[in-house]
Amino acid sequence: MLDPGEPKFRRRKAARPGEIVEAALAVFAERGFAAAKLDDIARRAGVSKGALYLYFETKEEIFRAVVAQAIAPNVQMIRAVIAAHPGPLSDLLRLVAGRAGVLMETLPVGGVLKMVIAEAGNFPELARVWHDDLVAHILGAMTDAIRAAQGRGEVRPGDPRMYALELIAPMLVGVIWRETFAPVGAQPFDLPALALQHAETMIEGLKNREVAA
Amino acid sequence: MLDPGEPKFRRRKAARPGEIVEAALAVFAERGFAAAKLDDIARRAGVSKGALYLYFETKEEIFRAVVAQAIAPNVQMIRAVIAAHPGPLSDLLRLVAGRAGVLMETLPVGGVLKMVIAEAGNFPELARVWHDDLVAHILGAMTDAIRAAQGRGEVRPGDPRMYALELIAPMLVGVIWRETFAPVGAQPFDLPALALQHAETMIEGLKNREVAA
DNA sequence: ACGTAATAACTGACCGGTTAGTTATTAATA
DNA sequence: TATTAATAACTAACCGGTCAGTTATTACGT
Repeated sequence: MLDPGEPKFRRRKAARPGEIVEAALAVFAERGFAAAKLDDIARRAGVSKGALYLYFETKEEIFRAVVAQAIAPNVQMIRAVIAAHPGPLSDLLRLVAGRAGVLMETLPVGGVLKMVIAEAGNFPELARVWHDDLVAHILGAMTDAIRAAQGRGEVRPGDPRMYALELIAPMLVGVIWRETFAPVGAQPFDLPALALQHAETMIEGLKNREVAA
Repeated sequence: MLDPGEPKFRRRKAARPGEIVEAALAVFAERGFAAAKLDDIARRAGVSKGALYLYFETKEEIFRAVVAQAIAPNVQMIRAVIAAHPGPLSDLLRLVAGRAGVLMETLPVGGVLKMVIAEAGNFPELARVWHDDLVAHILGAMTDAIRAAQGRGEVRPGDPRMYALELIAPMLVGVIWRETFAPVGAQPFDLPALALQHAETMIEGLKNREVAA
């Protein structure tokens, strides 16, 4: 069973934090903060529980690191959206839908979103960071784009912030669905396809059909 | 401090279970299952912790009762939708949007939805019940209505189940938003107004504009 | 009506299992 | 060999669940 020539552990100071955060994401997403056991996180990361405390002060700090890491790469994407071209809104929506569809497949947004929703009551300042640094940016950028399109007469009247929510909501529900209901037998949704179909629905739904004054 | 004429408790066997479930909903929704303390639930319900065990076997059973109770009244509404009139889809959507908007304001769907999402990993059979008895009904009824409308040529081609998700997603995100981000300072959404605006958006977005063959 | 015995709703101190966090020790590497 | 990453045994607090005792309420006898 054990190869005596093989050391029973390796010293890999640099790699540990990332591995721990990755393992913690999986366990927190599956169990929630309170029900997640440090022993489970440690085992999954391939270390002992004590080793966690070489890199993090508390369980809560590990949790914060998980959420923070999940925000970081996404901020890039938002910048791209904000710096978006001033072309017609329909082009922008199709572009964003294409990007978002694959991003949702790739990144672990579902698990992290689930965590943030679940623990907002216990870690309100964490929900605040997630909102201020990520959600509000996305929603704000969308709102601005829609308002601009309304100014150009492309989009009919209506609350642009609500329109923005209508735009992104199916993607959010889609990833939540994947985490929550698909594992218990519910038919899953093809997220990229959903993103594209919804983009077309919204393009038609937002179109201003009044004759220009 | 204490009025000696006032008894320190009253015997109210019939009222207790409902009060306990109501208190438990509040605590579970705020803290999640694992982090919720029975002492807190008991205090909020105005009883001692021991009294909880006169009416429920375990913490988990209280949790199940909370979720079950939240499903029951809603099933009625879905029946109404399923038995829906065969008129044009736009009428149905406006009707449902009106109902849904006020229901979301009234019922504690946000808290329960949050709980189900958060604890799906720990109580998968509970997520299954929630899905099978509630979510699948709503989505299925919507899907049927849309497919029928496509058959009549009212709605353009596209996956009807995805269209159904596009329809209900903003409401779900709206209630989650209220539970998660509004408490930390995010600007809330007017859910009835959102429902109505989204209904109009989708009516336009789904409309079949091809000339009939 | 009144007193009192019987019932059962309810309390709150307690117990034990679980788990976050600590530390004495071991072993990999430079 | 010195350094320190990593382990594993340990501690202590917390909390779900229990139960012996208390008190509100009811039933019954006079």
